Amino acid sequence: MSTPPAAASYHHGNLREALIEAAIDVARERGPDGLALRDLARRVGVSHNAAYRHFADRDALVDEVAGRGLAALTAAMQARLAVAERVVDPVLRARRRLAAAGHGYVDFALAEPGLFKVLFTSYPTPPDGAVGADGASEQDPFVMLNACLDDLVSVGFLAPAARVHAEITCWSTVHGFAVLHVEGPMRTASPADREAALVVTLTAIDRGYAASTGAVVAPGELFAEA
Amino acid sequence: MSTPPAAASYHHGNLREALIEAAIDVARERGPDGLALRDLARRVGVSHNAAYRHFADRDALVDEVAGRGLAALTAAMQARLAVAERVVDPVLRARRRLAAAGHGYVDFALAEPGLFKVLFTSYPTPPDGAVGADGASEQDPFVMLNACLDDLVSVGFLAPAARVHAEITCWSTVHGFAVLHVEGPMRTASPADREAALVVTLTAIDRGYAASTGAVVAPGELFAEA
DNA sequence: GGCGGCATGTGGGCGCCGTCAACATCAGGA
DNA sequence: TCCTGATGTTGACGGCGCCCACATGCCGCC
Repeated sequence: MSTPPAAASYHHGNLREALIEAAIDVARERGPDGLALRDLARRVGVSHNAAYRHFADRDALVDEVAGRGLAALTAAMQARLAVAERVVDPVLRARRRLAAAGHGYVDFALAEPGLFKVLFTSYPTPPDGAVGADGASEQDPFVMLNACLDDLVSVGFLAPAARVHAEITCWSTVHGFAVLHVEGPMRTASPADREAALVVTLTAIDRGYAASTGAVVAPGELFAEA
Repeated sequence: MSTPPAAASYHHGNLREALIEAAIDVARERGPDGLALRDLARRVGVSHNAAYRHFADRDALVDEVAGRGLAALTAAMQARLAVAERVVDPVLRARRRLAAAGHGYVDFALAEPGLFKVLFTSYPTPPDGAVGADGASEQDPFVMLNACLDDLVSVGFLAPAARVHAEITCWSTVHGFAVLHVEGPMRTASPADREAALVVTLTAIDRGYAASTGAVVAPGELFAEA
């Protein structure tokens, strides 16, 4: 349905992409450890070793899947962010955006545990320059997080002194939550418990930042309906 | 030096323990993916398959290593906790204890990344009853965390309402920090940066909890020297 | 229009791995 | 004394990643 030109001749015609798509399917249901070049070749109907014409080794294929996963993660975060964007009050909007970013992150991890795991077996291009300058694309979750935090500072909710390393604290919290619930000891928690715990966690971050400037927060406003 | 009775006869005499010790060595330097039954058997000087007399399969061996790793993690946390115990002021002591637990957790993850990874490929006995009752041993990190948080409530630093799901928030933050720095995108950070970010992170948790009761905190007191 | 080069796919092989089955060895109790 | 059960060995099967030599066929170039 989506393999445009190729038939079943000697040359596949679109092997690289076909392998990646098969790899994504497998990764979604089996996680990174289920990815095997030979198995993928079999699925695509090509002989083992054919994949080596398009990927240096297994890791290269996994990296490619991780890249697609990163794009999906970014999309999930942006979907949540878009909703928060509709809030009129600038301060509440900035707070909601940070919470939305975290919420989208965890949503993705729970909805696509396989891809999420692949993503962190080889996370692309470790962020080094802190706030990703022109080099890093705006599509990077880490860049999005930094933008949310900077926003929080500019609306006066987060003290500049508390901004230091805040991206690490936030990312750690949300990532830890995701990992513990996806593959860790909390993986058996009920969805309701998970959601409740996530709300508490995101609220705790918000409240901690409010304390940095003495901003007043009303209970529940961070997660009031749209 | 530590193989007590056995010589080099047909029966090893202490194979199970020897395999576990070898597995721990390998896990420390290669992580969970480096653990192979055949390789361990070779190291111990025994034939492949001999391990199957003592472990149902590879996972059973990994579980055993995870158990030892858990004990080591607990020890690292208790070492840090012991220092905090010396503080006289009950409120500050309780706050220091929570920070110490987190600090010990991250210390262990960074000092023993291999064991830490093994630990979370098969974390023993997912905590279900929240605050581990009589069944769970006091040696469990999760139980220790809950004890610290309960303590924080009883000294009036943490509001009872904010106690709900606090163990998940704390664990998430500290675990996420560890994972991101051990095998994640922050793995290239310098030790100094890591330590600074960890202090910021643990301080943020402390400050957030202070806000729950309106407790006053002096800057720096959480990490003042002993 | 024919031809040669180069990207692409094939088949075989090597050494790992986990696991199963059959056999060998040995210690200790009936 | 002998036999039984725990422990260790040998051999095999299929799957894996990766390296090799070889086959195929599309492309442009003369």
